[in-house]
Amino acid sequence: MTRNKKVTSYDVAREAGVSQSAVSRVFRPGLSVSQKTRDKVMTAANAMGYRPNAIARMLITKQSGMVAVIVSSRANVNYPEVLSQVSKQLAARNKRVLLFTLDDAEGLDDLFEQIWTFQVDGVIALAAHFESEKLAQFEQHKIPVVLYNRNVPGAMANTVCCNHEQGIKQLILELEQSNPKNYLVLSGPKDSDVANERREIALSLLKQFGAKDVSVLFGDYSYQSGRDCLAQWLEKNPTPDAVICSNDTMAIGVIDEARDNHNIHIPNDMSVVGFDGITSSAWKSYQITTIKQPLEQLVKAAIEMLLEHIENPDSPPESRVLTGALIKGNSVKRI
Amino acid sequence: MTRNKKVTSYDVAREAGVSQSAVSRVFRPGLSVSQKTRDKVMTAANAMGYRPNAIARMLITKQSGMVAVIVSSRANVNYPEVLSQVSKQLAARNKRVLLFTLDDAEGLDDLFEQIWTFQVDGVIALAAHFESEKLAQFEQHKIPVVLYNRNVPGAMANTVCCNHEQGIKQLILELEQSNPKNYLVLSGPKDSDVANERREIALSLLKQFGAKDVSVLFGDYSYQSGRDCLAQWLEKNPTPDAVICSNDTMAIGVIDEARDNHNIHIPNDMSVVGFDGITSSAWKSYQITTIKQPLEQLVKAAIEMLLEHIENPDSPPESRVLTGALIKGNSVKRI
DNA sequence: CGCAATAATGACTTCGAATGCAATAATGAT
DNA sequence: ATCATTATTGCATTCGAAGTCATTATTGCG
Repeated sequence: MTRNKKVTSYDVAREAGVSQSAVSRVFRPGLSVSQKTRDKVMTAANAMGYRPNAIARMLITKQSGMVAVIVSSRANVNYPEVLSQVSKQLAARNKRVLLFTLDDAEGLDDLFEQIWTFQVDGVIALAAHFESEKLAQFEQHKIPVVLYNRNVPGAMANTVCCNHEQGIKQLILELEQSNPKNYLVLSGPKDSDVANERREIALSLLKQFGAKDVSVLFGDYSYQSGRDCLAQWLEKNPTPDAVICSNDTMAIGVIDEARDNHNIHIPNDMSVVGFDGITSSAWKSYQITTIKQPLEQLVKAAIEMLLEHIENPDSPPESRVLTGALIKGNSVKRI
Repeated sequence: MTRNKKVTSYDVAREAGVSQSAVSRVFRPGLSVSQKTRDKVMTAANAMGYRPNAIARMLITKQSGMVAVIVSSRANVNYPEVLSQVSKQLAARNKRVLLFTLDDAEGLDDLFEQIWTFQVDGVIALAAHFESEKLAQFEQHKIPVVLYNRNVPGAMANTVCCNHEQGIKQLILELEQSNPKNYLVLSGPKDSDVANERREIALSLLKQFGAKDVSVLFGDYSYQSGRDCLAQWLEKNPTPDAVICSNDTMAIGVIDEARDNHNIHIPNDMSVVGFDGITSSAWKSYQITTIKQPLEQLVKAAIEMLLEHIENPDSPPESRVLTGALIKGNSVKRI
């Protein structure tokens, strides 16, 4: 019978005729308890519907068993999947996710307050932008952090990231096969670190490849911005041979706009590549050539790294870069 | 200067020359503290980098300030958006989200254990299937629950749900305009409550409308299952006049399959409707006629309801049904 | 200026489990 | 059977903030 009032270890102890310490020991793994006591306690506990109070445990052990996951609202379409993976993999390690959503830099101080007060064991930040000053705060509070999909070169931070350079290079190699005369680079927003990185890498690689006619436009990662940017570009310019989009969603927008309003045929009139490998990039109507991020491995790496630093707070910062897979779709002109 | 070791209210009290109680009062809103004391405490607290320990607070106040959000892995594409909304709106009410992902019925007992031990203030379940026996457990533990997008007729449960009946009726009205000779209903998986509800409503309404030739196929809510179901159907049957899909994702699959492998023209040869109003349903290549779920309002309702029941545990169960908006796309034949 | 009413303060207890330590029981060796 | 080990057990304390209550400082008002 489950009682109405909360059952504590003292209640169970009384019922089982043992001390509160005994009850506590039964519910902690690996402690010395005789089989007899264990049975008495378990019987009483089950009868009374007792569950140890995690809050009290956290207070005394100074381990909350919670990991703060910060999701920027700018997070890309993959993040739900990432989030679900994170939650699952942490659950397997007996930790839970305390979720925080970050809208803008405004809420940052407030968010940090929350994180300190909740004494989380660690933090995973999904594509959020932190000044290194913020990172230093984590250091001070001795809370391990892993930045997901953000490379902070030279910074003392744990990062897990998809290899943008290698991915974009593969995409450009695909595009180069048909010798495009000119390139349009459709970047994500200027205040996104990932967007900036992808754009700069693309520009620098294009230069290496000897591409001369390269233009840049800025979208905001959304479908509509893909459409708008292309429309705006075509007002004053001819159809570009190749469009490099900083994510798949914009690539989809570009393709729809091209077909819908400008009668441009993909890939013969114009090649388009994306990045991320979101589900819809593979849909028949788009079939985008893109780089698929190795989500599961990225998450796995992030979590391993975090746990390592939780268990061993002095281990040095680490960066892991994983390689994405080139998905050959049907959005790039073949020769 | 932020000290390395954790700063407690006692440390601040000593530094500020006041009692620990005083420090506590300063950090609780609306308590009687003189300006002088407040200043002394705040100065010391800031200098030492003190933040109240939320864990200790939870223990004494018996309010964790956390709401468990259970996301079924079967959750539809909207859920990231929902989750983000939930997190934001709860944050505004000074509560945080403890995230749990539910893979299958297997993990359910374990999940419940977690929920009891963490003493959450309430639970929001996104599209998860709970037996009423499970719901009773929440009752026993006195933890308020709100079921999102799940209608449990007759059950003593708080539910927030989109009006499926009204939405599907509107969709059928759209379809009826071109007098389809036959209908194909593409249902979601049999073990999904929402899928079953949508299918049964569609069938019952079609009967009311006098439709005679109605067939049912079962998919799993995925793009690929939309494609597969249509392909399989067309092996032995002629092109249906109208396809009612239980969600937008399958509708997209159906459209792609029709165009790609069967040279069926949408909407002239075949009308397709979806449900949910996911982002991609509005993309130019699909432009599905669908019902857009009022996400923000649904979430708002769910949270209001939950908070009401947290504050007033004896308020009776409530069900709110919100109406979705008909999106007239371009996937239904006009006369 | 005096007294009542109110505001501010600190000492002490509480929440519920975990743990160091000392006491006791069980086991083994001789 | 005796003593040394080792395994169990319970007592008392701890974690850090919040709240109760009695005490002291302030304020208002006649």
